[in-house]
Amino acid sequence: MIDRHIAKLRARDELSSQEEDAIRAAVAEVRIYEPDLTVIRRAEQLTHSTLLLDGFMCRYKDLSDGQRQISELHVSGDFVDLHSFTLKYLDHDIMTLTPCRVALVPHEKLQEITEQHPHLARLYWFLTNIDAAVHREWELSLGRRSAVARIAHLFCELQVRLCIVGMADDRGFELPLTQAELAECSGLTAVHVNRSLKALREDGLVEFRRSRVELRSLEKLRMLAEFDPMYLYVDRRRR
Amino acid sequence: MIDRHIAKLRARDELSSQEEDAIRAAVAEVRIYEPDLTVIRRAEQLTHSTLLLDGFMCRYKDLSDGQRQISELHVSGDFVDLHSFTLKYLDHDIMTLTPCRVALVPHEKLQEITEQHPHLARLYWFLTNIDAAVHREWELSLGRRSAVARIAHLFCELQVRLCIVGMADDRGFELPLTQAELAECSGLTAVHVNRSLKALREDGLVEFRRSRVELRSLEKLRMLAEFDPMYLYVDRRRR
DNA sequence: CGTGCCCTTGAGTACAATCAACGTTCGTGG
DNA sequence: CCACGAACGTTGATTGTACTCAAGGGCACG
Repeated sequence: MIDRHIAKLRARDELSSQEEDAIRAAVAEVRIYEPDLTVIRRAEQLTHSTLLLDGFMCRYKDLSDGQRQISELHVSGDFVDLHSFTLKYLDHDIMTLTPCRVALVPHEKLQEITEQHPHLARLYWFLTNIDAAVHREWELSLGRRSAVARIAHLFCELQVRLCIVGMADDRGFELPLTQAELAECSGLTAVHVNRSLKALREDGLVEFRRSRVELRSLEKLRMLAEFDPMYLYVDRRRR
Repeated sequence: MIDRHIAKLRARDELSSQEEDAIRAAVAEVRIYEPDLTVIRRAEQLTHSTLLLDGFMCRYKDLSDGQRQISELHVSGDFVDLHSFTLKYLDHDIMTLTPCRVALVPHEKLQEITEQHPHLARLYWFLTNIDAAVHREWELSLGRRSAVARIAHLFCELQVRLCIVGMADDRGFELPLTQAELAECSGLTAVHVNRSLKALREDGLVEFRRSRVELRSLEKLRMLAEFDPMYLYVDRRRR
């Protein structure tokens, strides 16, 4: 059930079977959510963290005029609010983008895990630090990359992250988002995302149609985006 | 010596004297750095974390054409690379913006602290999560706020963070950065930062001259920026 | 088979970038 | 003490990327 989460961890470090058991034992409940549902609200007191099993979710903030900025996309296997374990409440909202299946992990269980498995504690701390690394890369995109490069970079990132959980390969992956949602990720308008996708398509780099990203030339796409996956820390080493 | 760091922690949680002692005992060495010096390089293996005692530093990434994006500013009392404890190497560079005095804390000491002081371990985990919260707020600025609002928001953030360590009040604070460096924070060009500062000055909100931010109307500035300090988690509660 | 959501395209606009020149400040050395 | 130079700041003119507004098309679902 939480195999994709285990795969995400094992892509970064070794995990003993005891540690794996401890994680599996921490799941209290499984829930199904509708698409377009704000599951966690800013400033709300939280007593558990949410592990995304299936579907796509995101973190976002918005301004008073309704403009929205998505700060990270979540895929299967991601803890969408592991940081709530230490923060107790979040500075942002979290919503589903598609129908989702999630597992709830009470903070008490996380507390037990971190006390009884110090290595696992560091590993989870490490996971929240990867989130921060993703935020930094997005800051670079939002601040300095062109519209086309922002979208290219986003596709490159998702390709690597989805590969880890067996949901992408070199040819492409499912991505059930609208162009408006891509715009909210990339700090653009939906219209401009549409034009940028057209440019990427016409240059033979990537096609985005019917909820699927078709990679025509992953190498050229990475070059255009100046994508270097090192910020995702996909290397097995002792953490 | 590390009083500002202690103040930063105490603004978020209670700290026992044993915990304080453990932190003080962790400092191995104090160093002085020149301004404009890249102290930590991307991908470099790290064995200690750097605590900023005095001065201003920043995290940044740049693109091949030389464009740079600063992803966070660091002030006195900040651990500039606490995340290197779990990451082992960073995805970004860290440089000084002014002359700086720093304390080095070996990762072994951090390991001891986290093993012997579980509460302190969570508190340091929490600190890295605040960094991520700052990154998210900057993503919102970079993606959705206007040029003027980005700069206004940056000043508001720094005012709160510097207040915590006693280096700002309601009237202003020292900020020894160039307009070009503000541009690298806000995803703008130096020329446009200059024009935006002029607009802020002429509207009577804030003046930035000779390394100092003079707050003419903090309330209006916060309104313009839609600044809400909650993302900085300045509330004392059990972490 | 209509209705609504999403995608696409065009025309006009605006905000920020670029290019360029000039002003100011400050440190340094004659 | 003043002259010079470099770095930083300021302003104007022009360009360009992305936004806005608007209309039409495709597709899925009831």
